[in-house]
Amino acid sequence: MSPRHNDARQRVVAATAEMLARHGLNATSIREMAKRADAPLGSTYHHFPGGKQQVVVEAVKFAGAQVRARLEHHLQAGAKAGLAGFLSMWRDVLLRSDFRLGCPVMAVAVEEPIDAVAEEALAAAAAVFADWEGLLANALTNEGHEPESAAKLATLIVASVEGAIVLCRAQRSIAPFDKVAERIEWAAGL
Amino acid sequence: MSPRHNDARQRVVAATAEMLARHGLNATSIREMAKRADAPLGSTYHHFPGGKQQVVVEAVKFAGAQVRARLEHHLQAGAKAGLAGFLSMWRDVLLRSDFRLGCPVMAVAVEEPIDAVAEEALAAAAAVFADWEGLLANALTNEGHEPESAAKLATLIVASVEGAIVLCRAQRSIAPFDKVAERIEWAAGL
DNA sequence: CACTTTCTATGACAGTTGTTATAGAAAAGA
DNA sequence: TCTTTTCTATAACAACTGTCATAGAAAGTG
Repeated sequence: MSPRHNDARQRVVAATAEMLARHGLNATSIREMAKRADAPLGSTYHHFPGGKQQVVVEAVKFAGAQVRARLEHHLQAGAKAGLAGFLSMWRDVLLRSDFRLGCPVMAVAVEEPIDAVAEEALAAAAAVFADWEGLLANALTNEGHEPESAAKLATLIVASVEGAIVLCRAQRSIAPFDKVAERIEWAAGL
Repeated sequence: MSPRHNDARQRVVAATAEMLARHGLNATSIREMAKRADAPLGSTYHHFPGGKQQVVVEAVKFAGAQVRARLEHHLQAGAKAGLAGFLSMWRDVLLRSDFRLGCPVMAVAVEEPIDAVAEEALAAAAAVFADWEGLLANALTNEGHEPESAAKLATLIVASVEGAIVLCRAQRSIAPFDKVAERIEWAAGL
């Protein structure tokens, strides 16, 4: 049987996602992951034979799926509501963490290990971004946008939200996000 | 006298900026910095008594000033040309590094150290972002935009470029950047 | 020349990193 | 019950981290 439903295992994945979002890939150590998840360190390599790579990949996919679920939910009320939901989602992450939490997917995309390249983790991040873009683009197309125009707008949305997160964390203020959000919603209204 | 013009010192700062852009803050070690700069490791704490913090702060300011100089140059031909220059600048960084180099300023903004918070480095990053935004906003205002509208647009530009860099690195493709650039230039044309 | 300032080489420190091996506990199936 | 699978504790490894102290070289100044 595939691994039985194990709480500790899932807690490690979730804790890793949060560590990635806050401290980045290289500051996310297996020992800290386990500690923050209240999980036994001794069993880390039992649940994740692939080591840190595997945990990180699963954390990225986990975070991606979580965002996707909420985005899909908001999109049921239309593209405009979906965009608003996507924006307020990330806005809340910033505000609730006092601008200390960012995006775990971004974390693995901007930190290439010294010795090698984490191809698998990078591919997972790319897939997550593409997933979000696809959802948004699809909704915009259904709303009357030209398919290619919708795709470009969806990419702009994801990119500017990710960038806004960076600006807000640097500045410890929500102002950049709100400025970007207003301009984006205006652009999507066309 | 303030420190005499020292090649090795400046090379360390430049090498650090590149390491930040590629590997991130936590993977940027003093030993590697010195090695890549062909600088003596033994004198690192002589030139930078503040340790890694100081080197990182100087690297962020250095990268920020470099971008500023080029942006200012392009802006002499107007806001539209300045924007185009800013975009092609980052586009070249991505292409020339095969999508392995990002933005060193972003790196320090998204990696909070485990034990403490690098307030000084974060403040330097915030200042650099604000500097770029200010330059763009000012040029847009001179071109007829309302000041607050110009400020919002400038923030959107910086945010979406930073975000596009992330998407391109994840996807190892220039496509996200070009999509974002097209939409941004269109939005700025209004 | 001597003298002072600037710079560099070397080694050490305490701590952390990813990973593995070994041994044993807990749980599940018969 | 016995047996097998699943999980965990502990220790160790080599390599790396930021930082510091000590010693000496190099360079500039008188």
